Amino acid sequence: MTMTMTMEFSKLADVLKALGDPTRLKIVALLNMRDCCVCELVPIFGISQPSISKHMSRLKNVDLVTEKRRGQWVFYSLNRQQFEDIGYSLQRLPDFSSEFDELEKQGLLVTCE
Amino acid sequence: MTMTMTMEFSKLADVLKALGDPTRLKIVALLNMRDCCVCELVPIFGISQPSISKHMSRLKNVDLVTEKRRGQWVFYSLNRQQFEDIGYSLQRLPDFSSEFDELEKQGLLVTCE
DNA sequence: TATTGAAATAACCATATGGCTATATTGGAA
DNA sequence: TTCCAATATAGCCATATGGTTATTTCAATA
Repeated sequence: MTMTMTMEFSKLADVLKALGDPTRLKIVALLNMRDCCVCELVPIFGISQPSISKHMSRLKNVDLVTEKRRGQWVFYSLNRQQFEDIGYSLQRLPDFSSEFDELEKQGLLVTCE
Repeated sequence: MTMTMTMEFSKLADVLKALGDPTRLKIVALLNMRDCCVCELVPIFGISQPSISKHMSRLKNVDLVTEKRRGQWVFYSLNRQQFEDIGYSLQRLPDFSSEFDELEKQGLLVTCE
């Protein structure tokens, strides 16, 4: 029915809109390399912890990431199936490695365990 | 350099954000079937002509569509290369055909030439 | 239990977005 | 040229968004 199709387009639009932010896109690129927790992301992006939390919540709400608590940390992982489902190829993400190296030089790449 | 990577992520985010709207996503699904002009889209979506124009302008600005004037009409086509470049598969778009049929029954599928 | 540290939530603010109406602009036909 | 139809642009408004600081929640530890 028409309503059903509308729902599908509108759901897909929500997922794509969640991807349509440079910070969240870089978070996705990072998670494509390894799982991360919020406290690792804060120094990398230089924005506040609540901002990062909101971004993660947004990604989680459209099933692009999953979370797993380990002690006091919450680790986020990509839900690669959802990327498949929406037809988006993670392989076409801009290369994050040079930016990654730069962050490492500045000592901003902290690991939490 | 870091700046260059930032630009790339930010550009990709702009394209995904342009896709992240249900109306524009359905326009893309329509254009995936055949080229359309603005006056065909207005009755289909039931929003004003300037709204449709703004959506098309948004899609054009991120190179997702191209326009070609034919007489007083402006026809829009998908730029399939751009979809490839951003890693988005048009084949995963929700099926528009049942919605398409519904519109046809209601006499909303006008062609302009 | 009390404290500490990580993450989430609340409340706020400036800007972006998607709709609208009114007004250009553009091209074809009288 | 004059008029009309199709688009685009301008300007307005309500809501969404992405940041902030302050506060709460939750788990580990002293």
